[in-house]
Amino acid sequence: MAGPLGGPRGGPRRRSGRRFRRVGQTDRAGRAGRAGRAGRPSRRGPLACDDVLLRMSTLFLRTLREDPVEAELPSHKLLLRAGYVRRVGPGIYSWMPLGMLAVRNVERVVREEMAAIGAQEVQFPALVPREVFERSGRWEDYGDALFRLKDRRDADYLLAPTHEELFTLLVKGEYSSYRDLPVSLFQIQTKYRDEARPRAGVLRAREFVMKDSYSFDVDDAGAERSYRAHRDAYERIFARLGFDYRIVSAVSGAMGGSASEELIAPTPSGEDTFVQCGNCDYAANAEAVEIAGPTRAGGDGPGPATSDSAPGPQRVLDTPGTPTIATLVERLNSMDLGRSFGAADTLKNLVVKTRAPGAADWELLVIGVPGDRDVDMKRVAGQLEPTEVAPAGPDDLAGHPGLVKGYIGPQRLSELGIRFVVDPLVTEGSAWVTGANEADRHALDVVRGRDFFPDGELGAVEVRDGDRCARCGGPLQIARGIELAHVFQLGRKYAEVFDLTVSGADGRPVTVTMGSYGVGITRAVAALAEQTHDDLGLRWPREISPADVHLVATGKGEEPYTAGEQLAAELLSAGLRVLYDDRRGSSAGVKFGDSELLGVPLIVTVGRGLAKGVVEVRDRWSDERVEVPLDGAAAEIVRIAAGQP
RNA sequence: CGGGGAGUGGCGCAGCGGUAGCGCACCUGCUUUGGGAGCAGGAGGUCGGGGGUUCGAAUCCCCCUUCCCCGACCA
Repeated sequence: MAGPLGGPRGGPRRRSGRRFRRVGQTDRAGRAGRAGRAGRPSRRGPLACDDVLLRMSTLFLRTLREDPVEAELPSHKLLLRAGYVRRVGPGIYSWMPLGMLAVRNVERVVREEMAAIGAQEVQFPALVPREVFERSGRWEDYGDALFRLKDRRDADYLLAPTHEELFTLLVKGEYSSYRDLPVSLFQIQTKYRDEARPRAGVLRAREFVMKDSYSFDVDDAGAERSYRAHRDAYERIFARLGFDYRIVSAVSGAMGGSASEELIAPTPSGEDTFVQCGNCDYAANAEAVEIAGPTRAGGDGPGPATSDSAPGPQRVLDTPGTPTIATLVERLNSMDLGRSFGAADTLKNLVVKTRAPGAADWELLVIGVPGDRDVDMKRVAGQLEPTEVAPAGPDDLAGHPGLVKGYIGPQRLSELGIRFVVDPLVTEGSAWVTGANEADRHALDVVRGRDFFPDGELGAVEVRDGDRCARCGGPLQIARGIELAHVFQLGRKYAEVFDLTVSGADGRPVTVTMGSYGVGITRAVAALAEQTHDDLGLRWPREISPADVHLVATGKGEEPYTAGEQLAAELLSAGLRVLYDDRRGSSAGVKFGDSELLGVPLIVTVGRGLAKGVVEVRDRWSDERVEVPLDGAAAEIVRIAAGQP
């Protein structure tokens, strides 16, 4: 497969014997092996169609002039129009040849970087017997998002949404000594999730390709090294693919575990909300964000409703018909109390119920937040994990006459034996208007630390643009993005469930600690399209592009085609991947339009310039065009291509 | 699951009681060849499904179903 430019096949040097491979050594050998002779990434992968000339005349491709109605996002429209994907059903897509090349390129980069940290590839079935998931509890826990099916004997199966169980079982079956560890395994496979609402084409599909890896270590220090190695590898992967990405703190969600970060591609159309500090480098998923307490009193900025003067004694007011913050504020302002009130002056108390793992019963929990704020249930759930949280319904409140919906206050909660926490925005000493725990009455000047004493603080408030960074106090900015990858320390959850232990140095069993690291492969293609497209079409960085050069032959007679044919051959033998538009029946306009749509980073036109003995070379990124003599064009094009991202 | 919208050739759409049409794409021929060509000819549709009303239904009524968008949800 190696071409003139490729040199030896990229990838890590093979070493004999597992014991020499160490996760965590991001060895230079692996990285160096990746580079081709010209200092460019090697394009010689076993899966890339590097050595064949892609001819538009025979390529299985039909571009669309109009946007399909099903598509909303630019990436979705363009991938359809450019003939990269076709929709088969909701959240189910076929990949056509050009799309496949892009997918394979992402996979190749991922494989190279995984190999570079010593991770080894495996393959698992997508079809998994129920028992496997029953043991981890996920047959139930995964809910409706799990595709379930039956075989002819009526036995239950599922289409795996991810493979923690199988990775764990596989290692358990093979390894039994601490000497075997660490080890990192990965797969690149199709996964299935019955999303409630698939959308945005391939970005959020029900069947998609994902690279998933798991690390297995004897101790936390090892787990930390494995985590670091994967995190570093991911940075290299997304940098090579040409992404603009951020690393943000995350909650590990249903997987459990501790350290957790996401790699996010910022884009306005992304469906993940994250937060970044305008001052320091703090960034977090909106659900995992930490917000500093308020730095000043009063006002409508982030801060409590404390008035500047010391609050007076608590007073109970008749406030009939004010079960909501809006109605309460209106009523207060019409009561001639000598001051005006805003939503931020009220304390809103939300009742939820929680259930500790293994517990049979739900327990009530009241969360107090400033009245102008909403509670972010995901954020709450993330902090309470693994305890479950759910909104309390009327049935849950039934046995508690002290909790009057719309008029709940924290004053008597401890007497009632109900747990109460506040958001840190409700500071010690701050005064609030809040429910009086009887219908149609509220209490004024209710002071934390005097009139009520929360059992603790819990960051519960929905983050808002301008909230203060918990690290440096700088202003937080909210942005949208697409989740590209997630790295987290799984800990011992699956190892315990499946009893994955190895003998320690002292001969006693040690439970293995795991890390989990995912990359959305097919999603990455769409996410990159979303980030890099322009008005004319797709625009790929070289690593992911189906070709290095899009060669267009156009003009009268045979000359452009014979010259094009020869140039294509030269470029190919110079090690470039060439998409050659040799269609005779298509007009120049069609060919140019397609060349812009398809997104290959370099467009070379063999046409009217032939009269002067030149071809036009156009950079799809900068739109810069230069004429180069046909004689020696291949070498010049190689040179230009090498300078591209 | 809640709200909104839509199912008519491959794609985008019109038609809204009287024998199914347009643009793009496709096929044949001639012309054309640096910005989505021209002329001529052609192929392709159980109008999402079922039931009803009617002399007659893509069109009106009922039921079902699918898809798209927003929200809820989502390693």
